[in-house]
Amino acid sequence: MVRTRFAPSPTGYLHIGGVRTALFCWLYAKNQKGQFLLRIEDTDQERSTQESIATILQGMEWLSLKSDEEPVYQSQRMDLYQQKADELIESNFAYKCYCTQAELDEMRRGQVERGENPRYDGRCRKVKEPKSDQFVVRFKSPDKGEVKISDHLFGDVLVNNQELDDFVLIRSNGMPTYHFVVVVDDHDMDISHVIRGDDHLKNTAKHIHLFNAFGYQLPKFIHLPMILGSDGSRLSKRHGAMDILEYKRQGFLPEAMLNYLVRLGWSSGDQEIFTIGELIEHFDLTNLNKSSARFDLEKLQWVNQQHISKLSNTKLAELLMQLASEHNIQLPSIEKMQSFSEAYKSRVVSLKDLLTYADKLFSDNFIVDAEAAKKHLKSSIEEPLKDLVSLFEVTTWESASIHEAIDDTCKKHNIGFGKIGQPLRVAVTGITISPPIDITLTLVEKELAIQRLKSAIEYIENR
RNA sequence: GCUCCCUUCGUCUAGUGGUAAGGACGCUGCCCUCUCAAGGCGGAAACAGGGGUUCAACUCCCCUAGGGAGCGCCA
Repeated sequence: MVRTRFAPSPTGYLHIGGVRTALFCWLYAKNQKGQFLLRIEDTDQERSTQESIATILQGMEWLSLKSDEEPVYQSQRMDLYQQKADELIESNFAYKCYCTQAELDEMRRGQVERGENPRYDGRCRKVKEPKSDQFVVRFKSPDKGEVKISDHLFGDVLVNNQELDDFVLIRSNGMPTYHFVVVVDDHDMDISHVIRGDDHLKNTAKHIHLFNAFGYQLPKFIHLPMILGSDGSRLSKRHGAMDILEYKRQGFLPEAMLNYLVRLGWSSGDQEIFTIGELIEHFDLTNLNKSSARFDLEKLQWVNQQHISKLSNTKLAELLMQLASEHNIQLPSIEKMQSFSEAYKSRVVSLKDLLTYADKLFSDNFIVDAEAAKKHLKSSIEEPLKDLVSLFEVTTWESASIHEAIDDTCKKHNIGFGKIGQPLRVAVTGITISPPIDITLTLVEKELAIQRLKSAIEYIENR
């Protein structure tokens, strides 16, 4: 049984890099009919917060990356870690170290001065009698030979044991460290495939030593290349390293986020747009790319647009109503919003854009863009608009008959459809962009449309 | 500083010794058209550099450069 896990540390929010890792873990598990688990790595008391946990959980929920078991919180498993540490001391794979911070600093300074690698020199290995009740537990790392990390993606990577030092397993405050708990928990949780960022590739050497010390079987390791900012540097706040929920606020669809992210490092032929179902069906570990990818907002926007235009009008209207209430915007009935969605969905990149158009069109304090008015509401169009008003008053409010009314007016004044289309559009929508004008008009109530036309005529008369 | 990893159009990628180096985003030309999109059909655009190996290298090896990562009582 394939069991994967996503193990974020709650020291901040969930960002794109984390989501991509979680996604690959989740997809692989689902593809293999296995299980995906969530583990909160909150062993750093200083930096872990409840808010971070909450926001990470919300992000995962928004993306529908569900854990198949209750999330594991490392802070609640202290007994296990303590017991495992004792086991290692017992078997002589770990020892207590009484060095003070000052001593360690001193040691490192000397090493750096001599051009050596900063590493703990293992001086407490020999200490047999307790020196104080302040100590850390260190792993007795092999100081000869090398470790072979067999990574599914990167292949065999050899690490010289001399580069590794006796790293800390249990801090002086009794809390275990990452390298220790990751091994204990991955084994305890029966994780078959460890899928994580390649910033952990070299760390895996330490983990392998620990697995060996415990006599545990090694899981499969799959390290994923990192996602870089758009300028190729480490992902930071400036780039895509925002809270994933920020993308929700900006009107991105969760399935679009996932679709975009999956293509960073994975491909399936020439296919770009996938449904979640297709992703689960096609995802594998053999079509992974080894090089890091840059985050590209424009491609994300395109992917989002693709997913929006594939969404049903019912679903779109629902999402719009929801987003509107979050932004405190009043919208007409959900039925109306369905027609609106149909008309506008190919014109937007995000739900937020859609909402913006809806707000402009339906807002109680409707305003006509000044520049658009100046350019399109000219006296030459006054008469045709007046005729149109009279015609509209007796026209059935459907796109075909509306179109006919406009055509008739054009014929009467011997002008092209385009001559009246834009002024009409500006008068009724306030802007120069909208779906075909006859369809747009049906979205606005007949009376309201006529009212807006009349005030446009008034504007022309007064300019 | 030491060590490890990576390197195909601007970006995401396909490619696994013999290809006119394919697709997608973006850019761009045309078509469609009442605006803006969407859509359709085109275009420009890449094998980081240098050495090898080979009849033949984007594909294999080495070096250089650039980028990323690890070297914590962070994860």
